[in-house]
Formats: sequence, C-alpha cells, structure tokens
Amino acid sequence: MKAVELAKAYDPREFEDRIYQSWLAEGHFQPVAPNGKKPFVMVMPPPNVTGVLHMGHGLNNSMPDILIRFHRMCGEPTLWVPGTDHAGIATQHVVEKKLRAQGIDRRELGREKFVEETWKVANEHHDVIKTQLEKIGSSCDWERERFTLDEGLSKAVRDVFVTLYERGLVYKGEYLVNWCPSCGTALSDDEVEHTDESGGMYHIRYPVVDPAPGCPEYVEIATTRPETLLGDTAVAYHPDDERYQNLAGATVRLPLADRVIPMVADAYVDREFGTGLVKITPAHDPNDFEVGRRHNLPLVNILAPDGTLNDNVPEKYRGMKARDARELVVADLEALGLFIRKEAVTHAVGHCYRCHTIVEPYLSKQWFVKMRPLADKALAAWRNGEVKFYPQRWENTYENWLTNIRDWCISRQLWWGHRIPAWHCAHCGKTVVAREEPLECPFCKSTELTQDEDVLDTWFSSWLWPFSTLGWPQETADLRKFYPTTTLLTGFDIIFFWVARMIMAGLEFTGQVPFRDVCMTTLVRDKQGRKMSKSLGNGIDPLEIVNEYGADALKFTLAFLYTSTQDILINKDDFKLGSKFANKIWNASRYILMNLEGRELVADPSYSDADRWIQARLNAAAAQVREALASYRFNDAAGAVYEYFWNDFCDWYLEVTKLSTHSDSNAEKDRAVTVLIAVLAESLALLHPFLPFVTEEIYGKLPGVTGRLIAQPYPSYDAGRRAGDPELLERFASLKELVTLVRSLRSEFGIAPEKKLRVAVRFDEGFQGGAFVRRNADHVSLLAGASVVEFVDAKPDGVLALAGRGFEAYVYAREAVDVAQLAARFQKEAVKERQYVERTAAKLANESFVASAPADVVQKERQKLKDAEVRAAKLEKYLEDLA
RNA sequence: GGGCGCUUGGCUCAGUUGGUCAGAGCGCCUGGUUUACACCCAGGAUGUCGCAGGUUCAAAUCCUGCAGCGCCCA
Repeated sequence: MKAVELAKAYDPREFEDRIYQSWLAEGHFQPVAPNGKKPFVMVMPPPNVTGVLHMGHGLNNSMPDILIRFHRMCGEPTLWVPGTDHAGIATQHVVEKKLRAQGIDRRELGREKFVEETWKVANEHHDVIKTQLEKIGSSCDWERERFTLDEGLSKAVRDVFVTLYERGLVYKGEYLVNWCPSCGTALSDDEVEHTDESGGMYHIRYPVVDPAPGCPEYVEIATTRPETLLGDTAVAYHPDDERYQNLAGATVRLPLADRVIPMVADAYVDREFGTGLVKITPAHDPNDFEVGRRHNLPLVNILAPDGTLNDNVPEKYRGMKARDARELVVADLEALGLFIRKEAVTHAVGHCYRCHTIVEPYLSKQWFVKMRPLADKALAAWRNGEVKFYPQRWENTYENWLTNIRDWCISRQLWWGHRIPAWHCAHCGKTVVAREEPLECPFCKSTELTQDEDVLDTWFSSWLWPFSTLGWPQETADLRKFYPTTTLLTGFDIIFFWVARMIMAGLEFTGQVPFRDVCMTTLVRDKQGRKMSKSLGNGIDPLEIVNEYGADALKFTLAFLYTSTQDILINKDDFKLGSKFANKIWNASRYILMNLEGRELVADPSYSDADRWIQARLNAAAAQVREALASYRFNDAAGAVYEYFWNDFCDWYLEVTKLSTHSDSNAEKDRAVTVLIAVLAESLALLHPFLPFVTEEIYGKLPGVTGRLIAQPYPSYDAGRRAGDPELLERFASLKELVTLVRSLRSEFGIAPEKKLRVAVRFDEGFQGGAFVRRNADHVSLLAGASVVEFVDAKPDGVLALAGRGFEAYVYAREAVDVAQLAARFQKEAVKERQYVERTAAKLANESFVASAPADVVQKERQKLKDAEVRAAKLEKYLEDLA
C-alpha cells in the first residue's frame, strides 16, 4: 500500500472544527440506546448566557469531557446535558449598561420592552457561549440543551414555588435583608461577600433623660456606623451587668434625631465589648433586629432603596448616601459635645458579589424559603452515603453550612427572571399563589389582581437543573432513563449557592439525590496566585489558548496540572505542555504511517517480545486511567497516558521496531507495520478522552480501521496477548538498564554516537532475564550503539565494567575514558552502595523489625540487601581493576 | 471567634491505605543535522520533604505544639 502522509507539523486549526462538526453530525454526543449498562450522566454547570467563558469554565468543561468520553468508550449510555442560565442580576446589568450608553433608562422603556430587549441580547450572546463550548471540544448533547428561562424550566420553577408554598416552606415577610443599593435588589446571605476593611469605632454620648439620683447623665455607646443612630430605637445593656442596673427603666435622648428611646436589658450584649452598652437599630442591623423583636421596639427605616437617607431622618441629612452622611453626623455630634473619640478598627464589610457595592441591611418585604426541613433531608442523605464528595473534606463544609442554614431570600427586585407566581388582590388584600394565572380572586371573586412585581433568584431555577433539564415535572423518558445523574463536577466556590441546594431540591421534589458523586474543583489562578479577573487583566481566555495551541492542548494541560487540594496556578506558556504532547503524538503517528509504503497488512501477526511488552504497558496504563478517573484524579490519569505514550511507546518501542521496519525481510516489515498500526490504534483510543481531536484525526488515516475513534471501545485488559505479565515488564527493564548503562558511559566520557562499541554481557548466578536479553541482543546493539553484543562467562581483559542488576556489562573502550575520572565515579557509587548495605543490614539485625514487620516487607529488605551487596562488591572490584 | 487547607529540588505542583516514593512538568548544565518530532534525542545536576517534640521496628506520610500563607463561615 501507499504511505499515508501527515503534514510535517501538528496544526490543530486544520482539523479541530471539522472533526467537531462531524462528530455532531453523526450523533456521537447522544446517548446510545439502553444496553444493560448503567448510564453515565452529567449536567453542565450552566454558564451565564451573557457572560464570557474564562479558564474556570475551561477547566470545568474539559474535565467532564474527559469523563464523558471515557465512559462513552466504555460502552455506557452517556449523556452530558449542556445549557446556560439567565443570570438575573448580571444580565440585567449588561442590558442596562447598554441602554444607558444609548441614553435610555430602563424605567423609561418599561418592563415589557426591557425584557424584550434582554431576550434579544441573551439570544445573541447565547450563540457566542455555545460556540465557545464547542471550540473547547465539549462533547455534550446539544439536542438536549436547556436555558433556565425555557418554557419547560420555567414551568418547573413555578411548580416548585407553588408546591413549597403549599407545603408551608415558602413565605413572605418583612425582614432585614441584604440590600444592594446599586443593583436595587435584595440578595441572599450567600450573595454577600465579606471583606475586612479599616474603619472607625466611634464613641458617642447619649444624654439620659431626667437622670435619677446616682444615675449617670450620659451613656456612652460605641459603633462603627454612627450615621445609623438616626434609626436607633433603644440602647441595650446586659441584664447581669452590675454597672447599668441603675439604668433600668430609664430613657435617653437620641442626639440629632431628637427622639427619646428606652434602655433595654438583653443578653445579646457583650459586656466585655466597649462600654457594655449597645445602640439598637432594628431596621439596619440583623442582631439589633432580633433585639427589637424581643423588646417590641419600633423599626425606624432610614434608608431609601437607592441607599440614601429617607424622610425618617432630619431634613439636613435627607438624600445623602449613608456613607457620606457619616462625617456630617460625627461633626454635628462633635458640635454638641456628644462625640468622644474615634478608634481605628478593622471590621468586616459586606459587598454585593455582583457589583461589589457595600450592602446595607435593609428592611423590606421579601419571599423566603424555609430551609431547615430541606436541609435536614440533605444532611440525612449525605450521612447515609447517598452522595459523596471528592475530595471528601468538602463534606465538612457541606455539613457545616446545612447545619447552620438560614432561610433563603428568593425574591429579587429585578425585571429579568422568573416572575413570582403570586397575585395580590386589590379588593380583599389577599395574596394568591398559583400555577396558572388566576382570572379572579378565589377569596372575594374580584378581578383586580396584580402579579407580584418581583422575580426569583436565579439560583431558584438552577437548583432544579439536574431534573428540570430532563423534563421534570413531566415524567419524561429522559427523566426515567437518566435521573439521578451520576456525577457533578463544579468549582468549590458554588458549593452553597448551587451544589447543596440541588441536593435539597432533588430530595424534596424527586425523592432522590440528583447525583451520586460531587467532584469539587479548585480555582484557576495566575502564577502570582491572584484570581483571574478582567480588572487585573491577568485572565487567560480559553479561546485564545484554543486558537494558539488547540483544544487538545487546553484539555490535556489542565488535566495534567489538575490538583484537588491547591488552586491551579497557570500562565499561557504552560499550555505548551499539552501542545508538545499533541505534537509528539502527531509525529510518532506520522512516522508509522510513512512506513506503510509498499507494505501489506497481515492477517494474524505474531508478536515479538517488544510487541508483547508494549501491549503489557498499554494494558497497565489503561488500568491506571480507569482507577484514577474513578476517583477524579485527572492528573494521575493524564500522567499515566503521557508516560505510556512518550516514555514507553516513543522512546523505546518505536526505536526498537526500527530493527524490523528497516529489515531486509518484507515479511518482517509487513508483520512489524501491522502490529505498529494496531498498537497505535489502541494507543490513540487510550489517549482519546484527553486529546480527542488529534487522536480522531490520526485514527481516520489508519489503514484497516473502521468507524470513528470516539465510538471505539476503551482499551481494556486482555487476558490473551497482553496478560499484564509482570515478568515481561521486568525483563524489558533489564534490557533498558543495560542500554542506559552504556549510553551513560558514552555521554560521560564524550564517546561519539557514531563510534560503535564492542559490548559483552555476563549474567549473575540465578539471574532470570538472561534468555530475554540474549534473544533481544539486536535491540541492545541498536539502542546502545554497539557493533556487537557478546555473552560471556567471565570478565574479559582490558574492558570497562558496568554494574547492572543481575548482570555486568563490559565495554571495550578502555582507551576512550579517563581512568581517574571513572574511578572517582565508581568510588562515589561504591561508598553510597556500601552505606546502603550497612543501613539495611542494621535494619535486618534489629530483632524487633524482623519480628513486627510483615513477612513480605522483611523478605523485600533481604532481597534489597543482597542486591546492594552484589552491586557494592562489583563496584569495589572495578576500582581494584582500575588501580 | 469557629472550620478547612497549604508549607517537598530555581518555579508550579504530585506523592491514595506509614515499609526505595523522594517524583513530574518547566527551568538549568553537557553532548547531538541517528531521514517521526529541535514542540526533538541522549546524558546529567539540584531537596535535612516549614520548625520542634511524640507514636512506631519503620514517618514527607500518623499525633501534639509552634511559625508563615490562603480560603470559607461568623
């Protein structure tokens, strides 16, 4: 046959898109029909439909792709469900910004038009995201793609809201929530990021009204937010604090606001902190809110939704941002002689996780999910082992969060999202919660119903993702076949937002955990350990890597560098690792295909020792991959295939087969090439999950293969020809050692490669590998650059001796080396070996070691001692000979 | 304040259940136009596995304390 020509250099741009499209067209991303094997199913963490994929997405889509491809090749019905989420706050931001650039305010536009506009942006941008996911090679089933605002998913959201309402797990109430003045919406507790900032602890004096005898004229309080005193409704002390018993029943005059407020005793107060007196602002501090409830204190809300002070404060402060009012308040207190001092302190300040504006505790009416009952189920399921985390330590975090869970504020004052299915009756004032829009009020039959203005938190739709994407609440075939899913892989930073909530929702609505395994990935950072961000400009765009190095390089590099404990620190150049590996695969294949010229494949080739050895190595590598992927150790899996292909297949096997491919015998050439092609095909299959494109491209050029690589079986243990023979591996290791000994000698003494060396070998008494080495002496000659390899029973005269395990090599090159230098080397090695002998002998002389250590360990030590003694003796003998 | 994690060759990190596991990639040094690959080949150097104790016949690996760094939750 003719040689198959591959381009001289690996160029992923030439084939990646083409191959992706062909896989897609042939339907390989869709699950095969039920075949008795347990399906392998994952759902993709939906990226923000208007976002841009960053390296975190690169990681969290590349690793699943490895799993998916691996399981697909294992013959399991395999499904990876892709999709995007509507990202309420973020998307609304994007669109508002866009409109503002055109001088349009969203309120002018009106809700309906605004939502229309947002759909347009989302639809356009969706195509960008989808293309990006394709470019990085995600083999997900696009026919099952979902969007959180799809009709089906919206129905699921509505169903869940109403069901929870019916079960008493959704309620509306006026509480303190986290309010982002910039986004103009409430946030859940998890959406607030706390950072330590330097601020002030302000000490302020409140005059006591008509102090009783023995009572102080002022009380001193300390606060980090002095401006909130305008909303104070009490001052509290600890009921057991002896210093303040005389203040029981007293009142104080609130400065500036000029209101009289009571002193209250509450155990919440920390006596050690400050003066032991705390101002109570129930409408602006969560702890104070609780104190206020206990003492029936009024709530004075001093903030408007935009974060400015409202009409509940004296006129001069109205309209000011709370933060700006701080200085003025302090100045005014100072003028009244009521300001004592300010101390510098560091305190945690909450920021909006989307826009980083300082979040204000804000009193408003919101919808909440009662989490305790849901969390208890999720804890129980975890305790029963129904869901497992990798690495397991994340289970601590999971448990801790669920144990201390608080109710979830799910309403958002936005326009983009699932509108809350609640209607308010203008006539009777009641609220109707329903799956379908009611035509009239069920309580008073009025038709004056208006739907709640608010939308639901985006996470309220994504917590249903594993089953809503499969058709729930309908009993679809997909749901029956593929739910619960198998594995969830995502970043640890959304363990609360998403992972724990999905488990809760799964249990509550389907009665099952939505996935068996949770693989938590770490963050991708730059080499300085900084989070990649737009503002720092240190982000690496995965698409840029794909353009430069290819999707295979992206995927393989990330897998190879994957760690489950520490963040992955990476820079652009690191992706050369994967690119170099892909290039290596390309060129090795190119070489094999070149050798097809004039050859015929033979039907049932016999196998040489080297053939059987590489098959044993392939078998071992496949076993390593299986084992590593079972516990999501992607780095180990990638390392196993890397080592196999580069160090075994290329460095040794391909070199050894040159003896056959350059042979005079056409029959031997045909045989060797036939085996080479077969081993290459299996090697490509082994590599495919990690570098799908380049392997598929090459596979398509191999003679005698059928189908697409993506659909080939993953290499597995074959009891026949590659019986994972440990002896075979050991024998070949001896051959390698012999070759390496000679090569080292050459290198150390600058013996030119073209100078062929006469080499003799003597086997030690009892060495098992003699026959193998003897049989493959030609390989030794080829690899070590020997003119001849002889086998002798005793050391010849005038040779250099090299100590191998179980054998000695003799090189006729005494004149080529500096004897003193060689002696120095032997000396060093001999000393080291002798020390090892002594250490090991001492260990074995220790009775308690021999008595307590397992028999096989002792046995191994004895063998090691014996080997080391032999080697030491050899080296010492060489020294004598050289002297 | 509570919890979790990290500290291993110049850099970034592996090291599953304690018994050659002291490793990888990159970087570095020496030598190579062996017609697959210089995105390469051959050879080589570099680590008291943060510090101090302890358990054990045996510890990078388990325990305790300390130091430094990071994250999460209050």
